[in-house]
Amino acid sequence: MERQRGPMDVDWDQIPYFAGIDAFGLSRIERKTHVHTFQAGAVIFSEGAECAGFHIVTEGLIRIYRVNPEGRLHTLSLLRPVATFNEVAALDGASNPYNAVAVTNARVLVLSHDCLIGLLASERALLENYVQQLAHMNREYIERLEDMTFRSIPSRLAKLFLHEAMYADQIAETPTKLTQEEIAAILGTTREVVGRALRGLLNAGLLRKKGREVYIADREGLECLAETNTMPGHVKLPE
Amino acid sequence: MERQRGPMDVDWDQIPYFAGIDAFGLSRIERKTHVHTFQAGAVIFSEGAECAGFHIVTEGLIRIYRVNPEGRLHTLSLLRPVATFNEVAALDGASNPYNAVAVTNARVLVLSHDCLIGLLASERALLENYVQQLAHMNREYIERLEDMTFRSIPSRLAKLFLHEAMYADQIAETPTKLTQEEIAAILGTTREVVGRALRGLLNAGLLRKKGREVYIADREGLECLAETNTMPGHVKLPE
DNA sequence: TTTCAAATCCAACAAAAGTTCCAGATTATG
DNA sequence: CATAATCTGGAACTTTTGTTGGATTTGAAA
Repeated sequence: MERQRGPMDVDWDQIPYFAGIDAFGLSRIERKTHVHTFQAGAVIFSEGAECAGFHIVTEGLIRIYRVNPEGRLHTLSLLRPVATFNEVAALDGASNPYNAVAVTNARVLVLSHDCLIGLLASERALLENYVQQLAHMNREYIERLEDMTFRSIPSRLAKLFLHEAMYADQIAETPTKLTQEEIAAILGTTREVVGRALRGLLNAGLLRKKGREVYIADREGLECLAETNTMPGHVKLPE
Repeated sequence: MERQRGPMDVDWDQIPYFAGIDAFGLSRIERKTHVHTFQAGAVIFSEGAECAGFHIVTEGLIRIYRVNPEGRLHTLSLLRPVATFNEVAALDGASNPYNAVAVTNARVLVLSHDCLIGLLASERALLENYVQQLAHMNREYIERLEDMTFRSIPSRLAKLFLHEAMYADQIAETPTKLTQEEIAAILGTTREVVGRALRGLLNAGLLRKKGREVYIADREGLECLAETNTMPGHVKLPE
């Protein structure tokens, strides 16, 4: 982890937290950020550790995850530029709610808790954006909570392939490009189970394989599965 | 649902959203609220329906829940005075993220989305509290998400009995007073399964029954189960 | 008290998910 | 190109959870 050239290359307008802030305000914010770079595999911060501040991905791929007592992994997000993370700890200054690692070589901008508080005090628009964004995150978590409590794994898998709202926000990868292991971590299960579910969707005709690529063969069927949690009655047979 | 006498009897200081607001500010807020009363069983608002505004329970017990496609129920919260709900929709003005019903006869104060936005614009402290509270809710949802993805039902049950942080915030009832059906809705499972898990904890010696009451017999054991998701090795036999 | 609805207990079974294991296939990488 | 590492496919099995149904118990109302 090392300092680099100034973060002048960030498109601040793309980040909802900074919408509607004038050039002067943005430059004030910019001056408070620090650029950190990480090698592939490096830990950015850890769950429970002292607040690591507000992070903005400007390069590379970041995994946000938690680990359960048995060591199984739950990937909450896979983030690419431009996305933000650790917004909650940055705000309340308490410990980080999850782990973050660089999947590829990566660069992030970091704004410390103290700096953020200072900026929120002087930049009204930032505070207003923040509250809206937190509300939005809240909705996504409620949605995900329901998925985890109620949906079967084939259903969650279908939802991931449809890349619906929630996943599009949090998972910056198309499922085809993910390994079964990675999909398992996102869905909160194990590789084998994902393999089974995948086979299920394939020979139910909802997905199809062209060589190595998996693509959607029956979007409606997938949507049905994602919504109702049951296989659609009209299972299409391979012709 | 009908109007009643003024909501003068609310202790605003107990509500974190209104901390640090002066008497004048509070009276401005108070004047914008409307009192609604509901009979036991009445629907307060529904998931997906147009934003019902910011709610404060001042009397009775409120259930916050969602329903899955198969009709199973998930109770997100059971709230007693003084607690708030629907903070997210009240803020962003979009549809309610869950259902709310009065379990007993109940009274709530309601602040519409528009009023809230107006107040946030003029009451700096309210905006600052709001952002902190949303951050706090976010943490709770992350925690719950992990519980649902990783923890077994006996483990979740143990956690509920310990009435740990999260549940204490959201579930304003001691588990002893809840029916198995209600516990099932909180844990995201079915009555039968709760019954089985309860029996399991009983004859593992973690809980004990005195007539109808269930109480904690081995707090450490429960904590172990809640944290590690596995039964403690030193299972105590009934003497 | 009687009576009825709700809540509980329990067993047996079905389905889903997790686990273990191994054999191929694919891809990195020297 | 060879070889190792990773990824995939799939069978067999265990455990957990969900489902069904019937027998009791309980508590509130008549």
